[in-house]
Amino acid sequence: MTLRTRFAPSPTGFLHVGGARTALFCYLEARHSGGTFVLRIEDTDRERSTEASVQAILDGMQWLGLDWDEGPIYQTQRFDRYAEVIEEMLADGRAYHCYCSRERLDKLREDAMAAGLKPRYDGHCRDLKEAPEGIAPVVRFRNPDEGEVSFDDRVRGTISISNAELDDLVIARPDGTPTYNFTVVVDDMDMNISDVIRGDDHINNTPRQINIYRALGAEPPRFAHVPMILGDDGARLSKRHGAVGVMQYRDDGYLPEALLNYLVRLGWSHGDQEVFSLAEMVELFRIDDVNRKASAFNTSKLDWLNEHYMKSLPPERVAQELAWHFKDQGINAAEGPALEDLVAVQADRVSTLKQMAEQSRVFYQPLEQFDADAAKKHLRPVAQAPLQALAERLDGLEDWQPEALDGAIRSLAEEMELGMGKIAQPLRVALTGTAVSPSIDKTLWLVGKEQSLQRIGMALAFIAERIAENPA
RNA sequence: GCUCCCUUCGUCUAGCGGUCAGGACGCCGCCCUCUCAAGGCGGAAACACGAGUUCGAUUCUCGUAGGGAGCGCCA
Repeated sequence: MTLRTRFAPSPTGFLHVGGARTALFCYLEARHSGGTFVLRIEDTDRERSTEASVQAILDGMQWLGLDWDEGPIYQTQRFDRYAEVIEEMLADGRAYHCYCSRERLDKLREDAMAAGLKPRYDGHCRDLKEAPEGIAPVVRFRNPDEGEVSFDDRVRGTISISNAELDDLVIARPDGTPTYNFTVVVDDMDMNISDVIRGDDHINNTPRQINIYRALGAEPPRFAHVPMILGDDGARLSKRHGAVGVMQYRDDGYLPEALLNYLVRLGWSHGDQEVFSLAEMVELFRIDDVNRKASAFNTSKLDWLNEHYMKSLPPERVAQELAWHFKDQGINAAEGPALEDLVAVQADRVSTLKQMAEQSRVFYQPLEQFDADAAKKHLRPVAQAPLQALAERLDGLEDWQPEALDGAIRSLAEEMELGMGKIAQPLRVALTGTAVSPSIDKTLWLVGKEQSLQRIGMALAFIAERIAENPA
């Protein structure tokens, strides 16, 4: 039998990093063995499910490149099937109608807690002779009273719980809509899911789900419960940790390659290897090797991976993602150097694509003015002669490439018996308005000949004005 | 309260009875250098605690402490 996994989010928000990692694990486990990866949308809670959330989840999956083979399958479109199964169970007593009021249930729970017991439904309606009038009943699954449920979790090992701890859970509401613990079982059974990989907040649900499988005469799948992801501070991930939605990472300037790599290493490892391409993940990842403990999300390590991928991925690939940020920041990429060239220069100077776009404005838009501090420090009278000489030399330079530009500046520095810094810094301020930029030859190259000469002219004018105001 | 689960540097992790407890991020120092980075080299930094088992425990067992999850007509 071929391996089949599924990712089954409920559309009540965006795709967060925990969900993304679960999806990645499901995807890898399926791809590793040539199996099938199914996407299912668990939208039975009509109050909280939204169309926008469905789209947000799909967008996140697509951006990460986690393509699925079947689906998306919507549970709301399978209500007939659930109703059919419930009828069958009702018919032979595997399930029964319960007319208990909320009040009675609440009291039951309070009393149990007060007595130091685990709250459980007491089976009051299990064998009712006749149905009370005028009450729309819920349907409860008749859980076994005896024995225990045990399963071998692929990450947690053997987990057992006594049936005495479990109670008869509600599988359908008064209006007939089914509930989660029931629909997952029917779906995973119908879709022949062989491996259920999900968050460990479901561990406690698993035994009761196994009981439903058995009641339905189906063999339960294998389970793998992956630990949750914590925020940087070790506390549960929440809004206040900033970027928790996958698409927020796109907006913040991360490459999907980096996020995927970061996520796969959270709770899983392969010796000392830190960098994994998707292909390597598919080859090496095994859900059985995943750790049991929750791990904290560490943004600085994600940054490091992002830097790594910006430097090592083909510039054309990085440029694709960078183009989105140019658009986002209102920079017209057609007004300056090719994005691949920009990436080649800027990749090892920033942590994110967002920063790369921000710090590259100067290569695509006119230079309005010099930064006051930088100009004060570097555009001084002493810089006049070197900049003047440089302007002339560059004007005559045909080959506007880094190597030739570097040669031109170095030879000039030598001739004028000046250190590189004496020329490069004033030039840098002239070209970019600031004291920080890529190496000077690359900066000239990206700014382009025409703009470079114009900006040096601006700087010379600035210095001239300064001299005029402050004659020695 | 009850049930289930977790515990190696600050963080992510390697380890599968005998290791100077390894790697990575971050941090610190040095080198390189036209700025800022990147890069190179080096450094500080961990087995939660207590009992067992054993010639020997980070590793196996049991407790303790701490943490998490669940106990819904939410998924």
